[in-house]
Amino acid sequence: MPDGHSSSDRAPRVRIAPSPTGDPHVGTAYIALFNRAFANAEGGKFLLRIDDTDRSRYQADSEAQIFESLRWLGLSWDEGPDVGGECGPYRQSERLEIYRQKAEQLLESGAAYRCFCTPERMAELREQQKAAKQDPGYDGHCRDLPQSTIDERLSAGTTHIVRLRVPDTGQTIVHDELRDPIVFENERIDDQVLVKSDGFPTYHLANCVDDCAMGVTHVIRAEEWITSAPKHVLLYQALGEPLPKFFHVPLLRNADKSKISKRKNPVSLIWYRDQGYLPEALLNYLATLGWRSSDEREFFDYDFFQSNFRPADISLGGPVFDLEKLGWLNGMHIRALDPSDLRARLERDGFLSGVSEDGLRAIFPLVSERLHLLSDFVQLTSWYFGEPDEYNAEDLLVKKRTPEETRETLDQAEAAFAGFDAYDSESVEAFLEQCRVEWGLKKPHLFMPIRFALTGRRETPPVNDVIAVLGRERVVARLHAAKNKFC
RNA sequence: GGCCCCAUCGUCUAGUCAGGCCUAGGACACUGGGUUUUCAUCCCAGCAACGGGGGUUCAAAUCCCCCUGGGGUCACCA
Repeated sequence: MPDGHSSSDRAPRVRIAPSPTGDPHVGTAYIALFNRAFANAEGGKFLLRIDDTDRSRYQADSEAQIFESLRWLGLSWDEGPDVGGECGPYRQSERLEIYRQKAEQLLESGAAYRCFCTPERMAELREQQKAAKQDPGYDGHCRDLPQSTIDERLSAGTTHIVRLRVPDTGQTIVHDELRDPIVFENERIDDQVLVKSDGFPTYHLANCVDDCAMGVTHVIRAEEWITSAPKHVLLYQALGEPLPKFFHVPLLRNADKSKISKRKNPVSLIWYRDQGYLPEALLNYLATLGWRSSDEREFFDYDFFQSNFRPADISLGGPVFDLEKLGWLNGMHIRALDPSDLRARLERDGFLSGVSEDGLRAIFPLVSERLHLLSDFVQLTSWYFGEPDEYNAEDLLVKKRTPEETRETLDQAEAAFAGFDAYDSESVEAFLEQCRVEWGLKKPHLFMPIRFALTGRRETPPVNDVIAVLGRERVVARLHAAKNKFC
């Protein structure tokens, strides 16, 4: 319960706090996965809080996309803007009054102070510090303004911000569950802005206040937050709140090891869905980036992950995101689906427009093991739902066979299948073999021309299956058309 | 650059906490082979790593130190 005394021996409460500033990010899913699995395994709660305190980067449709993407992945939340919960509201822009009160409290206790420095002065300061090769940071200009000056400026309505008063001596230690204690010298910690001049809180204030108010017990977040963690520790202390347990998870990386980015890697969850990645495959892959079960298996479902995952087991090397391996896992998961399930996925993700039920049932077995992405389905089955690919007479030629011989074979095949009526895989296979022996042909010399005639391509399911699924009418017509390529 | 984090095959990792069982295991990718009418699936085999240097120890991938390398962060963005 969010009573201000949450401790880790009670049911954990964890959260993710994405910003609605663009496409839903794969890194958000990565962190969400760890948080949700941990909370659910421990009988705790997983909360979703929208961190929309930056008005300039706010994108109206982003929030809905975050919801949709996370739901697509199955990473649902127990409390959040759209599902409610006892600690709402869960959108930070709707909690301004709370932050205002907390800021006031910090001001009164002296843990924070009002700063009237203009952006111009700050820019100038930065220039000077840069020129003097000093560390950039606030110089404390407004740290100890006399009360009379403050009152004067306030009554004049001078715009200002609120900063955290960081002690200039001593150290702040961040206890991260995955690492040794991290020691920061207070003199190197900047007086962090807590309230911006537009009255909105910064991430630092809003997050600490909310995590306290929402009873968050474990903060599992990206490693990029380590440097600001001491500021958060100081804030918790100033607020008089107990510290959560911190787990800073390594960042996903591009192939060059830099932090994963849009320019070097697909990062939008929408992209993964549109490409035909299965949610369980993406989740499975993300889970293997930094975690391994004791039996080292790499192919598993969410339930397995949830019941075996321990946050403390997360490894610390920054994992390179490898689409190649994700693709392998995706194929594995596709092959693990039963036909009706696979059909449902294809349908849901829009890869099945105008395809009949019967047609699907027939073609499924032939392509399921050839799919790496759901989107492959369209190309893999175009010869079945449509016409063969365009091809030339030369394409029908198997090495060392002349056009005359090939035409003869196609002609024989056309006649044979016109008079054949058992269009099932086994019967066709037997019939083909019978013809082959009768006509004295090597397998490739018979199968390849037929394959090409029926599909217009070299790589297809077994020819007998293609024939069976196409049926007499289409088989005969396509063999006929192929034969005529030589006229 | 300051501060902070990290460091096993090309990539994801097991092994590190409790040093010997590690001539370092698995997976992806790659290469070769098998099955086979093509492709795919599947099976078998191969390639390939403890970043470097000092310690401690009978013994170090494992513990300590230095170096190097990589990453993050230094906003009135999150």
